[in-house]
Amino acid sequence: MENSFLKEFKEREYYNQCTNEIELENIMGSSKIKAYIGFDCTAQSLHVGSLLQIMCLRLLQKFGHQPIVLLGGGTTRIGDPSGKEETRKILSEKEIEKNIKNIQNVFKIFLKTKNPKTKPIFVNNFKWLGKLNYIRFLRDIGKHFTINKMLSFDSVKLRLDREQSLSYMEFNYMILQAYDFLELSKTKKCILQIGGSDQWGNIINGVDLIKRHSSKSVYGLTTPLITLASGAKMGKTEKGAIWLDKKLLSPFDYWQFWRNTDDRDVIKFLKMFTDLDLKEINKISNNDINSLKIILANEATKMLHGKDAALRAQKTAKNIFEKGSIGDDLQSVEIKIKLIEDGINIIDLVNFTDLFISKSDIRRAIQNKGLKLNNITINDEKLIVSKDQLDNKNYFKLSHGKKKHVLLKFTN
RNA sequence: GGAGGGGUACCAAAGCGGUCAAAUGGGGCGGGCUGUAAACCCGUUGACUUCGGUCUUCGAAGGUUCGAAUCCUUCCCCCUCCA
Repeated sequence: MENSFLKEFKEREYYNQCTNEIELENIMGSSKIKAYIGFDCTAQSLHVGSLLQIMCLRLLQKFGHQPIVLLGGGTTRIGDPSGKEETRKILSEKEIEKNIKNIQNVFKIFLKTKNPKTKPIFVNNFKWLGKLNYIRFLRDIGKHFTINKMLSFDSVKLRLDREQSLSYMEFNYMILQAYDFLELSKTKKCILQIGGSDQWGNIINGVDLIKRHSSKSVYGLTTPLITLASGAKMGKTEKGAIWLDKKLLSPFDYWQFWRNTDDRDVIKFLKMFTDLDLKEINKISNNDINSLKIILANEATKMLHGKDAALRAQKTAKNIFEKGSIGDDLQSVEIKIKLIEDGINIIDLVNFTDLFISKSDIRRAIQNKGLKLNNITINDEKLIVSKDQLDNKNYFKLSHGKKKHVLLKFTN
């Protein structure tokens, strides 16, 4: 059986729904198409929650199709109500522009940019949405939408059912997204929109609009909402977002994120978030679970931060967890040696790091036996740390719990 | 526009003059057990502290009181029903 985009899309568990699978399969089998995914620019960068979408774009490239990355400079000014219980805060135009630049860089890492036939096309919908003429828009586009139908969409219904307000502005979001698709179908010959399952409503609106407006057939394809075995949503760890940006999350922490995957999710994630061949994954699927997690962490980190960073992270992890020592990938903080010459209170010392948010927080950790200095649990919050406790390498290792470590390096 | 209900910590939700830094649940963090997993058990969850306390917090601003999250006034926001 011949491999195809959709086939692999399904095998990697990216598939949720498609507006017309058979037709789409035929078209994608016989020609190279352009497909788009829209990304919200509310945050300063993307996090793991968008990774599945990015993987979809990579898969398109793998089969010779061309991805269009739509950065929602216009729609971010409105805010998508899908899956949101509350109105989002509205960002300033400057912030949005800054976010767009940053986010674009993420794609430049994940996607291949050399081949002119498959390199990503970046578009910003503010370019056309910003110019819309209200009256003309209502006549050309608005007439294709009925309120009756719009009210039936989950994104709207959910808000209404929950007795939460939905502004007229947000209510229009789906029309704008439909319009985006229409615009891309006209100007770029884009025939497919991919998105998360929460985008289904918005996507079929676009498909419908294009059918009515230009009598053309285009397609929609959605990915499932990844729920972790624990029931939590992917990427929304309470520890903070798992950013796809080394300025916001170090390669080591990114590696750790994957290394700490729930047992039950490992195989799924190998399929979803690595480039490993499916046969290969099958073959190793009965291997020791922890070695699989390491493979997952390495592969995922490699893709974003490069092979060296992945190996460095692995080595550091090994040092910390298996040997209790340190690794060069650990976050470090430089401190003037003068500060500890006369001895310094442990709390003040720890306060130089961002391991804790407040001194109370540090005190609490000490009470709970959660703070270690060079692997020794601190029991006394009045402990004075001094220079002669330094080893010959001039650093301390501070640990909060088992997983968070920081090096304090002393300099002149 | 009219009538009613409501805004409490990360979230949900009690409290309705002092004993309230605020019950309870969830989440977070830490400890134990383990495999850097899950489940489970325990602790902790405003800030500062010379560990005696001190300061800030219950939509916002004023007021009553020895004392307010709790009572009064004004304002802002949300919801329901009616128009």
